[in-house]
Amino acid sequence: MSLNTVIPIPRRTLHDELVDRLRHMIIEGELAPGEKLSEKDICASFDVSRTPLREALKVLAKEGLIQLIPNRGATVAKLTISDLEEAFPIMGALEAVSGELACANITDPEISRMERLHKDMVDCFKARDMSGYFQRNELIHKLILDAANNPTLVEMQRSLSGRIRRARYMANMSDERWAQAVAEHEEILKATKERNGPLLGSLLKAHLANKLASVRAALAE
Amino acid sequence: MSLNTVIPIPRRTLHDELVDRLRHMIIEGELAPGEKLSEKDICASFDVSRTPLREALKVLAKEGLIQLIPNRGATVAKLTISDLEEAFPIMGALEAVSGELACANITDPEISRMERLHKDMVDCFKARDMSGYFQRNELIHKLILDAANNPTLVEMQRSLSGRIRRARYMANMSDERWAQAVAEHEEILKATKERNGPLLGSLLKAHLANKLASVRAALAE
DNA sequence: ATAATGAATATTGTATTCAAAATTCAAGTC
DNA sequence: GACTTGAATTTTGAATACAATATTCATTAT
Repeated sequence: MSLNTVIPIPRRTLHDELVDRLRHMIIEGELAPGEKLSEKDICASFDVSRTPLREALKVLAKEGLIQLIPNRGATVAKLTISDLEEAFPIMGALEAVSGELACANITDPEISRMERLHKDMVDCFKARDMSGYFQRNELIHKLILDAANNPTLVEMQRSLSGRIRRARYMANMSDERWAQAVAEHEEILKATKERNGPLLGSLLKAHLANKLASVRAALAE
Repeated sequence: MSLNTVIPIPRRTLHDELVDRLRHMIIEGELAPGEKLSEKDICASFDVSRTPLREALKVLAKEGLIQLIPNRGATVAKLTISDLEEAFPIMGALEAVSGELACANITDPEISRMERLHKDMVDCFKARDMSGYFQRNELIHKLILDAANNPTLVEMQRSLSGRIRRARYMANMSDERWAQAVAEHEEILKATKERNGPLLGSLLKAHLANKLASVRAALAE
């Protein structure tokens, strides 16, 4: 083993670690929306002092996952319908650029990988394996995003989707909508293979708009 | 004076104040890109302890204005050409959505205000008053953004433009480009008055793409 | 003279302490 | 009994103290 290939000993700061763990807990719903985050309690459970915790809370507040009110502490951000209505057009816009940029940069191997993922995803749909479907779905969108080759875009997309990811259980997808989503993905794959940026961009944008419409409809009941 | 209309006594926390001041100093170039930010020195000049400062630094890092390396402190983020190339397409996408949304929501008084600002801006152009021009220009874009009625969008736009605002002195606008920008703004005003969302969106996007092209050209020299 | 080593120093990361504000709660008033 | 009022408690904000890491610099060996 050469010294060049040695992996540095991973050492993280407590505040970084806290950001990751708390973010995960919020996105996975372990910390409920609206829940009060007592500094004392969190410090006790993680066995850290308030200093690194408070630094972590500032970061999470910037990501929109918690709300900080001066002298009154932190609460997990609530996710209202209007939050979703705000976020979706922005997500759509970001997806649209990522699609346009991706077409300019995507490699043949990446397209092959996308085809494989797409096939798997369709199989999951046919087998009504929702969890497997979501997994492939996310990977496809991630692949497009990465192909766009724009770290800032990745970061913004990650931050925004983190906020609204918690909504994924708010409305169950209808079978009809599911089929529609799969059909849209066929188009998305096709546009990618043709490297048609503007088309892919508008497809992704429409895809997301439809998703919002279905969430809205499901919530209206 | 009724008790309902009383404005609360403004009390800010030190870290919030520090975020604002440091952000301002970075954007205005008082803190140079790449400059090392010594905690000790900053604490001394603001006469605060390291605790609120460190909280502020975490926030500024999230905004992309500084770079934090564990155990090695903070430096003012450098602004490379590739940062601009990354940021501009995203800015364009955000402008495009804000244009679309604005058309759906903008009121007649707001349009009147936009017309006035536009007129002033053209006058500044004719008088070759660059600073006055920029000021009106920013107000027009801010007006569109506010009319979109989407706080999340405002926040993201603000954060992203903060990063690249420092570049405004990197390349001086050519007279030709300036005239072109004014012409584009005529179209933008027109589309707004017609409340043609998709058109306004694409105009704003193109406007920004042209801006990047001119910056890129100026820097190539 | 240059490079390597380790002690001295400085800087960052974390914990603790102190101060200020908000919350709780019991006593008192209507 | 419901509503104030203010003391006691809790919680948050900021400063200080301590620990760990990085940097500097003088010493030593080559």
